[in-house]
Amino acid sequence: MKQSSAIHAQIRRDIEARIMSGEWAPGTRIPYEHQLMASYGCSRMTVNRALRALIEAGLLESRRRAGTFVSHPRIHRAALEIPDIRDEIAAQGEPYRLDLDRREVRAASEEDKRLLQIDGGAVLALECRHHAGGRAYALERRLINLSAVPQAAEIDFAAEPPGSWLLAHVPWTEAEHRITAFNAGAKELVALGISAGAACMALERWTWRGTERITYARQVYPGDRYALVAHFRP
Amino acid sequence: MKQSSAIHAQIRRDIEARIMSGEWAPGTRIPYEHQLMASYGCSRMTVNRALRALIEAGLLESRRRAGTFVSHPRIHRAALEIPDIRDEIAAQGEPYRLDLDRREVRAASEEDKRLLQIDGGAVLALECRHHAGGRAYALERRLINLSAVPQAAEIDFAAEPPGSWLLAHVPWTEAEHRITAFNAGAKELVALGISAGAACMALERWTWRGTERITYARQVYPGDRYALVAHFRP
DNA sequence: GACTCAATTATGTATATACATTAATGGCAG
DNA sequence: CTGCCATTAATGTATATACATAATTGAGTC
Repeated sequence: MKQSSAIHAQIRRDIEARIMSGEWAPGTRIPYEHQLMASYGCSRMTVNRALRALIEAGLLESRRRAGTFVSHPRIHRAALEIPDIRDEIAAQGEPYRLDLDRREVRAASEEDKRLLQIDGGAVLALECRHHAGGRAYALERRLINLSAVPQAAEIDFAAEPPGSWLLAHVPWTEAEHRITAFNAGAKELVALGISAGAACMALERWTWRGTERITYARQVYPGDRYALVAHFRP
Repeated sequence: MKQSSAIHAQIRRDIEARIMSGEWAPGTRIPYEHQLMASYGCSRMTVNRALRALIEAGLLESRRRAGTFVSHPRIHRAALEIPDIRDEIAAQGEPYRLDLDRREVRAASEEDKRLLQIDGGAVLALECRHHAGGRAYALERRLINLSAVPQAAEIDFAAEPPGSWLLAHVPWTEAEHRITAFNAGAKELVALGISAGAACMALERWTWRGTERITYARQVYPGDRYALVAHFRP
């Protein structure tokens, strides 16, 4: 593991280590910039750069005239990995199969308008199931905004999962995910082969380019076969 | 909404806006620092500061001699914010109440050893319920490794939620979260006042300091009242 | 004691400058 | 054409300096 030998990076690591070890607890005032400057034998700009990075990362807070303090952490931020379903199944060594149950180009319905935040225009609505080794893995319902991605109308989504195609071909700038739990209804019962009322996890995703919504997806997983895992981000 | 009028912040906002609008697509080379410097009439240090912030945020990448480029976004990582439950309820304007149902200091059981990855020693086991406005919000079961956090034995967890106390007093270096859906059993039925078999979301969290596990928590939320939200690129 | 206001002090921003580092480029030799 | 190498142009880091800004402090006043 190679780490930068820049002075500002060293100062940053040192302060981070002192906070992580508990030596500088939340609320502690850390040394003033001019003190760090003296102890590292560098300029205040260099110290300031290290501190600013830690402030942006949320580890420190500063108040003019008073000094710089270790933050009281209020939120736990974690990196959630949301893999491409096909890749995820392949990574488990299972054969992947896709069933396209429905494909429809239509004028946006009221619900489509709400989910894609559009006033009208055409949407591509898809329903498909992802299988791992012959067993239903996930149920997916997807809307694609055809005014944002007209070329999607030409794609054969029975051959390539819509999520994989979009990821590879459509640039996007922002996404929001929503994770909920709910009891399986008739649809999930049939599509996933689970018992009525079984707990399922729903992962909804909205994807933007700029202010325009590109696609909405809702993926449903059987609760007893799926877990989302997130790691703390330092 | 107050925003900084500093030059570096303005440059940053302008570049961010161009990326978000799609004007500068992933892979595009943005103007060289000396060009931005000329067009904003400021020094290169100021431009550099703005760019560095965007690089750290993952929006830009730079290569010496070649220039600075808009990043290709990586889909599979979203930032999941897991707030302190007490703060979250307070933020919704609801009064918060905590019920401590069980508190026990004991020698680690086999399950405790597995969850905390310890060979023995004492653990503090807690069970509590978080209420928002008189309504059950979440059920929490928690184990604290007393060899890592001995002072936890002295704390009155009927007054302060264990998660809040730990967050404020114990520094950690790593955490892992696991999100699952399951059908409510007798315990959830009684504790959360939901019907039998209702879908619930379970959020499990393991927290480390260095290689030592500090605590394990399992929080259960009624599926119909709770959603976890994750953003890509704030 | 309570209030006012100016001095003090630490952080916040910006600049001009310098040199280091890296890699694209183009010329030269084979 | 190919491979090597010096040039060059971009970013990366660091410095000394300057002034702005905000909040604490403390002196002076009522």
